[in-house]
Order: sequence, then structure tokens, then C-alpha cells
Amino acid sequence: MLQLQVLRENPEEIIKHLAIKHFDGGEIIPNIIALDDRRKETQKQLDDNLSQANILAKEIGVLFQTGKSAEANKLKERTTDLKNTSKELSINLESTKKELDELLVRVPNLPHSSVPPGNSAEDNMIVLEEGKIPVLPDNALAHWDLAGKYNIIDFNLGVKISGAGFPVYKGQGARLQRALINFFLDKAIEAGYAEVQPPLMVNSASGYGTGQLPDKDGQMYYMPLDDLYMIPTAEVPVTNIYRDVILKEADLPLKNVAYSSCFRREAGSYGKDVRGLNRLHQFDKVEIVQITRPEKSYQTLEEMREYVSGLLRNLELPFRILKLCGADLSFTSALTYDMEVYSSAQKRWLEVSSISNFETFQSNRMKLRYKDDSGKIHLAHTLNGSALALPRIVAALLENNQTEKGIKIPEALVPYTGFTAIHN
RNA sequence: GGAGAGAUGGCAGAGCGGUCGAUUGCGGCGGUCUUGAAAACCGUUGAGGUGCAAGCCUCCGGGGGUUCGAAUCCCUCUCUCUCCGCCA
Repeated sequence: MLQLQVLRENPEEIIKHLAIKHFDGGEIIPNIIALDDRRKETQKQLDDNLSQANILAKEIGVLFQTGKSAEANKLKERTTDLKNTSKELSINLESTKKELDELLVRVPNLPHSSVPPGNSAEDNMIVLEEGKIPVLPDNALAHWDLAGKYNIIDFNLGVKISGAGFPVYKGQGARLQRALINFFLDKAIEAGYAEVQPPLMVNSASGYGTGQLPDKDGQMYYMPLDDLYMIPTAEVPVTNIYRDVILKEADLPLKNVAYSSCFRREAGSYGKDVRGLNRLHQFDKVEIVQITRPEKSYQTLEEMREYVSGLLRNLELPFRILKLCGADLSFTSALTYDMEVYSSAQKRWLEVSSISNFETFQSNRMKLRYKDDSGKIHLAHTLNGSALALPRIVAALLENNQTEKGIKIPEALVPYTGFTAIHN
């Protein structure tokens, strides 16, 4: 949620800026400002009213205590009007605030000045391409076929138990999952991230805090009986640890890493995008989250990008980094790098990580603040990124590393898998 | 799931319906003292809205009510704790 104060300062500039995200703020922004004016006005009237009532109440108190109940009772009559007006004004104020809030949450985050314009994912800017793309023989198999050949991932069994998008990992496939999770966690801890294990279900306040609600309501699994949402990413519970928290400046940057299963309804997906491991309802991910001082956040974003690049180098996967253009940038993000690995049998790039700076968009909603050395309170910046999401990494590993004798495990992973190849 | 107790500032813990945004202790910060530190002593120390400012207003788990006036009384919800039941 954008800060009202920022919005008021230069609405024209904001509207122009939001256009990069293809968001038309021409109407909503002036409406928000008008509503805020109304809010201030009503608040002022209410405050004055309450102030008068408070003064009267005190006078009445003194009169009663000094035994002048006749005068007190006379004064009482004067409070009736004030009470009625206050009641009216506070109802008015509440509805104005609600209206204001409803508009405010519909405005996306401002894109960073370096965000390239664009009309679709085609316009994302490739900032780096690294690693050798393997040339596979013509009979190379896609990962869903390899999964069957080596009996390591059973998609049909998942369908039987749950439905499409819930694969069952078996044998060396399950071991590989465990290896990747531990490898990613160990690396993150090495890089100074503190590990947390968060709940996999969250309440709606947390959903609002990180911006999944109300924007992506239909994308989360929801359990009405208990009013809980299955997390689509560990970003939600981990960032919400710091909801309504005032940190000390010395605590920053705050770095957390969490492994979690992630659950996504993926309503509206179809076709080759969802084949095999490409898009699942349940998958595993290691997520890194940082909370920083505003002036440090872009430096941190670059560090996180470099960190994730290091993981991909360790896994010996060819990858590229995209800077998302305005059209592809998410609602909450100011700047996002997507990391993609090349899956050589599918012959396509697969997104395995998305690293974003949300600036104060999340922290403003969450009231995540820090106190500086002089005692002043500021909103912190929040950032997060996958480091990494498993399924597409597995897809690329299987496809890129397939040989006659089985699937070769990258060296860095061998201590974790306990085997050097997947074979029958 | 059943019965009971409770929810107050970073923590602990007071608070007859009227000067309580809240006693006190600890912690934090500043100072005196000290070569430095500790101890002791003094001072200071919640958040938000609005305003140039002084100030005014709101917040004692959430919501509602009684009252001229609520941290204090009533209703309700949520959560925590204790006991019982069930149980990885």
C-alpha cells in the first residue's frame, strides 16, 4: 500500500509513474486525495467535538465532587447534543476511512525508475545470460518422461491421491528433493540468513500484510471452517513475523531463510505450461527475506540476485536474469529480477526465482518500522526471493544432465544426495 | 471438546467509574561520579491522527453497550493459562 503522504505530494507524477505498470490512476488517485481531505475534515470536527465533551465531563465531575449537583445536572443537558453529533461524525469518519482504504489497496506499488517500459513478458530485459546450454541428442527425453523412466516422480499416483499438480516423489527422486532443500538452507545460513520454520497456514491479516489479499484472493487455498489460507510462499508467514513491529536500526538488515511447501490454486493455467513439474499446486521452496533500511534496499537486491546466481552456478545450470518490465511486474513489487534456468529437452527457460524489492509497500501495510539512532521511526524496506524453488530446478537437472547411464548429479549436491547419478 | 482464570506500555506488575496515557520495579537512553567500567544517584523513556506551532484527539486484546465521564461496569468475539478428555 502506498503511503498517503507520498501520494499527496505529487499526484501527477505518481499517475505518470503508475502508467508504466499499465495502471490508470487518473481517476483513483484524485479520488483518494479527495477522500483523505474529507477524512481530515471529519476528523477535525470530531476531535473538536470530543474535546468539548471532555471539558464538560471534567467540569461536571468537579461539580458533583463539590456537592453542586444542581449545576452539574444543568451542564449534563448540554452534553446530549455533543454526544449525538460525535456519534454521527464518528460513523461518518469510519465509513470515509473504509472507503479510502478500499481505494488505497487497489493501487499497485510504484515501479522503480530503472524498470523498463513494456507491454508483455516479451519486453522483459535480459541483464545476464550465463552457462553453457547443453546440446542433447534427438532422442533426449523431457523430464516427465525421465521421471517415469527412473521411477522417481509419479504424477498419476498424485492424481489418484489428490489431483493434478500434486506429484509423488519416490526413491532417488525423494532423496533429491531432500538434498536440494538442505543444500539451499545450508547455503543461505552460510550467507548469514537465520533459518525459521513458519506455519503453512496463515490468517487473513497476514495475507493482507504481504499483499496477497485482496489482490490474489482466488490464488490461495482457503479453509473457511477455520478462516485460514494455505501459504503460496514462505514470504507470507516470514515477513509477517515483523508485522506491527518496530525494529532497532541496529537489527537491520534482518535476514531470514525458510523452507516451506507452497500451495497455489493456479486457477486459469493450462497447456504445456502445466506439464510435468512446470506448474504445480504444491511444491517446495526455500525463500530468503530481508528487511533493510530504505537507502540500502537496492544494494541488497543486487546482493540477493548475486547470491541466487551463485546457487545456480553451484548446480551447474545455464541461467539468465531478467529485469521485469512494467507490464510483467507484480502488483506489490517496485523492481523484480526473475531468474530462469534452461531446460534443454523442453527447450525453454523456466522461472526458478523471483527476487523483488517491495520498498515500503508491504511495510506500510504491515506497520513494519524501525527506530533510528535519533529515535525517529521510519518504514523499513522489505525484499524477498526464492533461493530456490525446487520443481523447475529438478526439471532442468533431469533434462540437462541425462546420459545413457542415468542422470548425473552436480558435484555440489552429491554430499547431500549420497549418490552421483540417478539410474535404474 | 468440557470446567475455571486471565489479557494493561520492551518485560514484570499496580490501578475505589472523574486530573490515568496510566503508580512502581526491571530494561533502554542521557548525565553526575570514575583513568575506564560496575555500583550509587539524578533525569529521560509507548504508538497513531491533526496542526507551522502551542495544542487538541484516539489507543489499557478486538467489537458493541451503560454513563455527563470507562483501563475500571455490562454483553460479545478472539487469544492465553490451569484442570479434565482426546492425541502426533
